[in-house]
Amino acid sequence: MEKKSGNGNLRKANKAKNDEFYTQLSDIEKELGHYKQHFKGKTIFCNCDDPEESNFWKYFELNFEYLGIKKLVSTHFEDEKPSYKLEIIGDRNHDGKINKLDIVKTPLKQNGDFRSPECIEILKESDIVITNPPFSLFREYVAQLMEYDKKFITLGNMNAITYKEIFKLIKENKLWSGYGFNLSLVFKSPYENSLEANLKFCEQKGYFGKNYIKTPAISWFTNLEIQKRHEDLILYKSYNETEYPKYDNYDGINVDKVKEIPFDYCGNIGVPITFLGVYNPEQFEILDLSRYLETKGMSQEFVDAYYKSGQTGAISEGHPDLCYYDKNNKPIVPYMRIIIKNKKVNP
DNA sequence: TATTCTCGCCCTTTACCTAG
DNA sequence: CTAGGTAAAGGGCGAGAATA
Repeated sequence: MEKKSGNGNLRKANKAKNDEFYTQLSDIEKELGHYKQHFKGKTIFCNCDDPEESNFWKYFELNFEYLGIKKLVSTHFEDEKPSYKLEIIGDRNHDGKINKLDIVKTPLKQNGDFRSPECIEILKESDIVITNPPFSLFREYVAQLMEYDKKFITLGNMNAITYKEIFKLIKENKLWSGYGFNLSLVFKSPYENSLEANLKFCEQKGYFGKNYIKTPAISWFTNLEIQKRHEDLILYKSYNETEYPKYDNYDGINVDKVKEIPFDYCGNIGVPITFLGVYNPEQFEILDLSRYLETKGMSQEFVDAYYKSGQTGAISEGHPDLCYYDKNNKPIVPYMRIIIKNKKVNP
């Protein structure tokens, strides 16, 4: 079977250092509908935007009065020339409604990069920053939000969870998953989609044409209070040694599916990273990510058994990844795990 | 009514890339 | 060349539809 990666679309985007992906209005509505109470009287800044094209801008323009927004600002990015900003402050022409006529366009001296001093000045004046940033700059983007202590709602790749800096923020409860987590979203983009199955998916969603690209593993991230973050994950399985093997090189048990976290285990538990989508800090504590964990390292015995079983991963004695023997005694090196503890179980 | 099928959504992890 | 990092494809599953 053809096993060639279909990552062509993103690779192209990555090479061109130009991740222009326009989020669909329906996807924005689905997420932002959960944050209504946060917008009243606030200055909203979309700092990675093409306001002519952006549905973030459109969403807030359309809902300006309904949400009771104080001010809407958006900056546009140009590669190498001065750009501009758009603002809506209120019913400028006093015609009783907020619409295009109330938009004020002002030239910028710089190119509208979210890191430019000019944009940082606007950032300082803003309350909530909302956009779909270039994923290749996700780290920098979030770092800047933290530096200026801003509230935000942003899109990112689910795997950003595993970036060292981002994981640290998650652990410290300074950033969490929004409602939409691990989604496959269709974006409009300047890049041509050359993948047949991908195009088909877009068409099924009602987006026709080569400039629509389905991108999997997309998540919303925020530091605004949302109800979801306070809802307990309902647990229905009780702990037993067969189904939840202990790691061979670390004091903790392995869980392959988030829903199957045992409700009665008080020690350390390794879960897939999709756990973040249901994380409630009142229910669980996040301790670590397996990538950054100091395990005892794999034993020679485990490594031998692993290769004897026909597996071909690159491991050797002392390898730091988690490992265990499953119920059939097969040596397993699981994918990345978040190490958690159930706060509601007493030792 | 029982069984199979389909389709979409959710969840997991593997293949590729690059820096050292 | 290797190890670590990262991006998105693939697998699984369940609800509802279709079929026996």
